Order: sequence, then C-alpha cells, then structure tokens
Amino acid sequence: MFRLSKAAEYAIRGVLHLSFKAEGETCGIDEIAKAQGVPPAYLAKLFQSLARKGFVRSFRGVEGGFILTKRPKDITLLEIIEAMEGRICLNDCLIYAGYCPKDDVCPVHPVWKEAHKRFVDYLKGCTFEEMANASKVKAMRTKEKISA
Amino acid sequence: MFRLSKAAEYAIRGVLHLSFKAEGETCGIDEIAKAQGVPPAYLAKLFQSLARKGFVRSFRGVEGGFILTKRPKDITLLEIIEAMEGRICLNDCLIYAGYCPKDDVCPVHPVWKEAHKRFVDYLKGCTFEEMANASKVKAMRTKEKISA
DNA sequence: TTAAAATAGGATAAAAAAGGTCTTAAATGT
DNA sequence: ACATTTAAGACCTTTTTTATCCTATTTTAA
Ligand code: SF4
Ligand code: SF4
Repeated sequence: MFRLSKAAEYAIRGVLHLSFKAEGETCGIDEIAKAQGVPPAYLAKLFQSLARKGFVRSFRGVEGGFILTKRPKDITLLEIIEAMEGRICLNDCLIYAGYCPKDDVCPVHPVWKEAHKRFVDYLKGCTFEEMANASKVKAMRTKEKISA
Repeated sequence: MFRLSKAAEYAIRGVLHLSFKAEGETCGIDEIAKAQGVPPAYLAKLFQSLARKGFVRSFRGVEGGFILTKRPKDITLLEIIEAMEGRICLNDCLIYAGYCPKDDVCPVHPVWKEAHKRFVDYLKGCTFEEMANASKVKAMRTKEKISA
C-alpha cells in the first residue's frame, strides 16, 4: 500500500521547520509540533530517532531544543524518509537478490527494480533547501498580491 | 511504508499466468496457485475481486476457471495494482486538493504530486504482454544455453 | 446426479502504525 | 545547591492493515 507513514511525514515537516531557522538557533519540540500541527509526544519520539541517526543535534535544558547537523541543501527527502521507515522497498523481491526464488526469471522483477530506481532517484534529488526556498517564493508572491 | 501488498503481488502473478494461455482457454485457481506458489484460498478471493472489476471472467463447474477479458497488451500493471489496493496515493495530501489544510502553501506537496505522476506513469506503461514476452525471451535464452 | 469448480462471506491472527504516559537525565540561570 | 526547562528512554494502548483460512452455496459439464 504505497503510502508515506505519518512518522515520515511528521519528520519531514519537522526538518523543514528547522530549515528556516538560522544556523545554530535551537528550536524546541513544542514549537515545531504546534507550528506543524503534529502530536508533540509523537514528534518528540521521532526527533529522538533523528538525533540518534545524526540528522539533528539535541540540547537539553533551558533554551534547549534541536538544530540540524547539516545545511538544508545537504539533506534530501529520501534520507529523512529512509531514516523513519527504513530503506524504501517497493516489493519484497528487492530486499536482496534471491529473496524471491523466481527473481532471476520473473518478468515483473526488473520492472520493480526500475520503478524503485526512479522513485528513489527523484526523492534523492529533493533537498530541504529547495523546498524551503520554494516556500519563501510562495510567501513572497502572496505578499506581492496583497500589496498590489 | 511504500510496499506492494501480497494481494497485489499475487494478483499480478495470476494475471501474468493467464497471459500465457490461448484466448478462451480457461484456467483454474488451483493451477495458477500451484504454478505461482500462492495460497489457493487467498488467490481465489483475489480473483473474485478481479472478476467483479471486469479484469477476468469466471466460469463455474467442471472445466471452469478464469480467462482474461482483455488481451495482455491492454492490461497494465497499474490497473491490477489499483484493483487490489485502490488508487495509488503516495501521501495523504494527494487524496484530494485541500485534504491537508496546508497543501496550497506546502513546498513538499508538489514533490509528492510529481513523484506520484512519475510512479503511476511508469506503472501504466508496463503491459502484461511486454512482461510475458520478456519471460519467453528469457526462457528461450535458457534453452539455447542448455542446448549449446 | 455427481463431482468439479467458482462465489460469498465471515473469522481471525499477526503485524505494523499511531499515539500517549511516566520517569530519568542533563543543562542553565539564580 | 536548587529549581526550572527540555530532551531521552522505556513502556504501553488503541487502531488499522495485512494475510490468511474456512465453510456453506451455487453452477455446470459429463
Ligand atoms: S515480482 Fe517476480 S520476483 Fe518479484 S516477488 Fe513477484 S514474482 Fe518474485
Ligand atoms: S506534504 Fe505538505 S501538503 Fe502534503 S501532507 Fe505533508 S504538509 Fe500536507
């Protein structure tokens, strides 16, 4: 059932939120959760996981929170998705060669291989910088409209 | 968690199996299930569903079974997948415009839209005829190797 | 009329997804 | 030192989805 999990969706929103912050500026779970409309307790858990995997760094205590460990242009959508869901695998036979006993003769197998490659390549090409900028552009356009 | 369900996987194997049959030749569930290595009772239910949706026609009684209602070249991978899993929807915001309240300003939304389009287009381009032929070619090559 | 074969539908068991709670640990300002 | 703030960790519940199995019923050719 090719659908993004909420976990990944929320993590993406969170990382996107951090992408707008100045470098070094921490941001707490509650702010992110509120701004992005996400259950705080759940998001906290997701960010723990992101921290363990090195995508964000956490600071406890007063003025604590999270920062990105890399610049938005060096973080791809694919990375965050795979951090939350594990490696993308469109069909079981892509787990490893030979997982499905027929994969060497099955005419559907190469189709999944190619679909996987295309899907992953596209997601790999999407950086958070691009997305953050697209968002700024949209916000600016809206402003133009209002002032015009 | 972008993964094909067993239901769809089995249905694909089933339709592929029928693609090798002569037009009008019926084929029972047991034969398909055995040949494709699929639980017969489960496959039976899946084929009922395919029949209701018009992809196959069923014949009861002795010498009964299933035939395709269209020629393999007119059946795409996408159709069978969507018959079993419903419309492909990579992220909830693609269900309909406005489903996610942010979809008009969200910079991730267009990414999913494009990813969906690419994915669906690729799957739509894969017909069972192509796949069946690819399989024949492979079988022939294997024969050549053996006889050589 | 009997045996083969699909139909209809429920039962269900296991797994994954989605979310919450509560306690502990670390940082910081006073 | 201490209170406050905030993340970390561990555990738990509920819901949804997936993948089956099962049994009774209908249909049809021989
Ligand atoms: S597509 Fe072919 S190889 Fe992949 S799981 Fe299905 S049968 Fe096996
Ligand atoms: S990607 Fe953007 S629009 Fe789609 S669900 Fe997430 S937030 Fe909403």
